[in-house]
Amino acid sequence: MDLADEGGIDAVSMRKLGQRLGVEAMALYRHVRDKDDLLDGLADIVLREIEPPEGDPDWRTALRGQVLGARAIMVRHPWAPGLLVERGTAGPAALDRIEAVLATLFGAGFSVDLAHHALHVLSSRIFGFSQDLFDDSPRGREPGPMPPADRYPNVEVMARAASHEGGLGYCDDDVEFAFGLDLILDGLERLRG
Amino acid sequence: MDLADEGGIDAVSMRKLGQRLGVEAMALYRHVRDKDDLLDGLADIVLREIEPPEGDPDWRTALRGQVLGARAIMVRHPWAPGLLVERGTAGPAALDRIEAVLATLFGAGFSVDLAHHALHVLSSRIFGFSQDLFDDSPRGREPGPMPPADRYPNVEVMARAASHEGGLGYCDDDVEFAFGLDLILDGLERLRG
DNA sequence: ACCTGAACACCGTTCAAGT
DNA sequence: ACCTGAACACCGTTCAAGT
Repeated sequence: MDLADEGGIDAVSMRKLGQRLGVEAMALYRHVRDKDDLLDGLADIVLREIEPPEGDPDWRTALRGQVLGARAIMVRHPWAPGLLVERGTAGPAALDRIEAVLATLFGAGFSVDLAHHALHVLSSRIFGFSQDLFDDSPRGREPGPMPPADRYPNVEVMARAASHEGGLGYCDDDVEFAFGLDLILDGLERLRG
Repeated sequence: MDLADEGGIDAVSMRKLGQRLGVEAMALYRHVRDKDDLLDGLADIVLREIEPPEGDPDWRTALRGQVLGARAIMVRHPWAPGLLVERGTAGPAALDRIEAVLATLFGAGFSVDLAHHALHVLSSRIFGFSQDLFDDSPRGREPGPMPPADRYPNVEVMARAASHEGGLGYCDDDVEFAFGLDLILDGLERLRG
């Protein structure tokens, strides 16, 4: 995890890990079957950083808090979402999280059926990321060439609004994440009723 | 793309691509700056497979069709979602898609503000995948050890319902994908009004 | 202009050998 | 039980050299 935090997921190589541990890379094979095995373990460790909900809030508050907490972890470990996507979520830590979410949903009277749908639609959020694919705010990246306005008139309109102070000034990944989450929670609440 | 379809994204190496083209790997550097450059091109090519909407349907039908079409492409190229997540969506093909979605939304009277939120919340679906992280149906994978029922009672309940014929028998990735999409579209429709 | 050969610094993984 | 050294089959990328 230290290696990944410092240099991204590609910095996690058997050789570099061995070096960090003061050992030859080949020694690791005594403790881990493959690199796959090692990465499974890493994925599990990140998910364990997510803390269980405190107190006994209603289902919506509980779920919202869990998801937002999970997201905070992923922001701290930017390599984690990619790792989870690649490896799936069949490990014990992932199961623990799903169990907790289901307990919340069933406890709130969700049918098995609706809870199942909810799990699917929330899945990427439960694990803390929504794959916010399109890059708005140039956070850190080089500004890049503005797309030509004549080919992309509508993109241009939105980009202009976004850069305008006070217009879409609150364009912020956290805000967008919460917006999407609340949209889904609203929908689930309605279906439950 | 052929290499990726046949052997996954890891099969796309400069050396293997050279071999496929009857040329040494180093010759590729005359046509492409890096491997990064090559993968950017590959990402662009997949997105170009998505066909624009036909006719002039209402915004919801248009968007739904686009998203479902995009998803069909990703099912055909299972390596593509991972590639898109990793590389972002700043290429021209991605911009074309965003432009089309925005045109639909603005045409339907969405405010710049709401269209912007919609783009974020739909982003991963616009590009054809929702990162369905948790594995329900054991599609092809080894069944794996059933999680111990005492540790995961709620997971157990759901798994039992899912395997029960007729219960959650329709548990199907396509159905879940559409469920999530409709949930979001419902929400947007309400906010628009 | 386009391609090749040799080289460099990396990978994951094996296997026999050491203590 | 745990680790090492040498080896194998791979990577991406460079650079000078060929046609």
